[in-house]
Amino acid sequence: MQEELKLDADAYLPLRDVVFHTLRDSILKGEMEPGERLMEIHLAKKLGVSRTPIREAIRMLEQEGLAVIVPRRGAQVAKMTEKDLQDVLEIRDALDELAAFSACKKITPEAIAELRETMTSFKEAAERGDVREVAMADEKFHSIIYKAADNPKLMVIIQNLKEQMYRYRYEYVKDNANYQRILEEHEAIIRGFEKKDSDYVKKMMHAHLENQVEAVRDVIRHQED
Amino acid sequence: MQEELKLDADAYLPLRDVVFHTLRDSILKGEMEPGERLMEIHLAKKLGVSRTPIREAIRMLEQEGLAVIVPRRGAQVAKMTEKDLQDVLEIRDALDELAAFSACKKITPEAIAELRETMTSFKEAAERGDVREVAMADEKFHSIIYKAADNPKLMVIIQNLKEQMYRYRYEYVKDNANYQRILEEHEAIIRGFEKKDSDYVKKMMHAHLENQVEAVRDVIRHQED
DNA sequence: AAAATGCATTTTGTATACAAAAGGAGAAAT
DNA sequence: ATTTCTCCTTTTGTATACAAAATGCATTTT
Repeated sequence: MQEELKLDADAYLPLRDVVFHTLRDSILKGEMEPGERLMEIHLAKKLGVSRTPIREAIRMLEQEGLAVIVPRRGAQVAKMTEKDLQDVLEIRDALDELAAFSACKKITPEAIAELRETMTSFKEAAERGDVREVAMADEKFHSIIYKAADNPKLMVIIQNLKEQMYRYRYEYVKDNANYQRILEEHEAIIRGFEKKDSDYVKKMMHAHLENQVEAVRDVIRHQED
Repeated sequence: MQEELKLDADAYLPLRDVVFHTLRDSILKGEMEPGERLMEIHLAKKLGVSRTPIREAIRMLEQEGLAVIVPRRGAQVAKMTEKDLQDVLEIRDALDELAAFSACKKITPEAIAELRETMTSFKEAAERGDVREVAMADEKFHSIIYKAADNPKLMVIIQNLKEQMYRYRYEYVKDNANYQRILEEHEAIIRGFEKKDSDYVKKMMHAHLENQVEAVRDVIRHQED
């Protein structure tokens, strides 16, 4: 009558998803350059699968904005101009404000405590100079807010927008000159949540992103194609 | 030395795109019900193509949020709960505000004139009782604003969000009780553009969507699955 | 030398084949 | 009567084959 099955069932992922994640990571990490061609047979050989899952993964990448497909000519890693980046950031700004606003109304004391914890992680990682860890803590901070906003579709869209500028944003977090400021901004946002002052939170969130905007803009201006 | 070629070149579309548009239209028009299965061989036979383009089109539909894929079990037309709809509308609201705000700064007198023209079309179609035409005029009105905002990525996202609630929105436009109000709201928005009062435009845009929200919510509440 | 042409190669688009998993109907067991 | 099991059918996942288009390069033409 027992069921010891079910344990690690669902260890299955279609190859298209494996390929999709692999390529996505490569692109986001910058291992594949913007403009680089995504050739099916080449990728198929490299990843040891047939063209079918590659093709499907590329379609998925296209819809995420990470690849651009020209019929009969194949796909390439999406390039981003400064204007593109600006457009994305404008949208992120609007949606981050929405997320902050919604979160402010719905956030629980537990979630606020979690926010404080990530700030500790952030500080510690910053002192150790662990860039990867710092980035993760920052990521965590924001994802707690998005989760508190309780709007899954919003989360997906924001996630998607983040991905489109991930390469550039990474440079920002790497620069420890920004750590102190980021911490202060996070602190301010938390205070806003505690006071349930949604206008204040919106304003802080906006300022928080604004600083990234400047830094990221520098980065992209340097590596302009 | 002349080139009379080039005329209607590019009449080519990959089958996956044809299939994608076909299925998308069916879904948006409500010919395919939410929850209805998207079976590859069945669709392939019906549309007279092989499974490959069908599969790719389904991947595209998934990323648009119009289909949901469960591995090893296939795809179905996405269902929408009232909560889902509310979430989408919340996002649309934020992005419409952004669009209105950006457009207010950048819109040209020509575009404003175009807005007025669509209002005339709207009125005429409304008097004739031509629902289809009314919907198109309303569509046009908003797309002029989106275009004026000069942010292609924003346009894509909004378009996508609209698609997700198209089925429900249609019912709204069909109800001519709303025509007068829609016209007044459009009028107000135009005045805001003329005065370059972006705060006012934002507010009007918000109110404009809010009315749809109510109506659409009624619709979905009736056909709850 | 520059432009146009033709050909070979590469690459994508589409169809099809085969394997593996899921789903369902009916028989067998409790 | 309900559950379990088995087998068959349906459907998806993946690989591969073939056709058609694009690309690059050498050759020809002007």
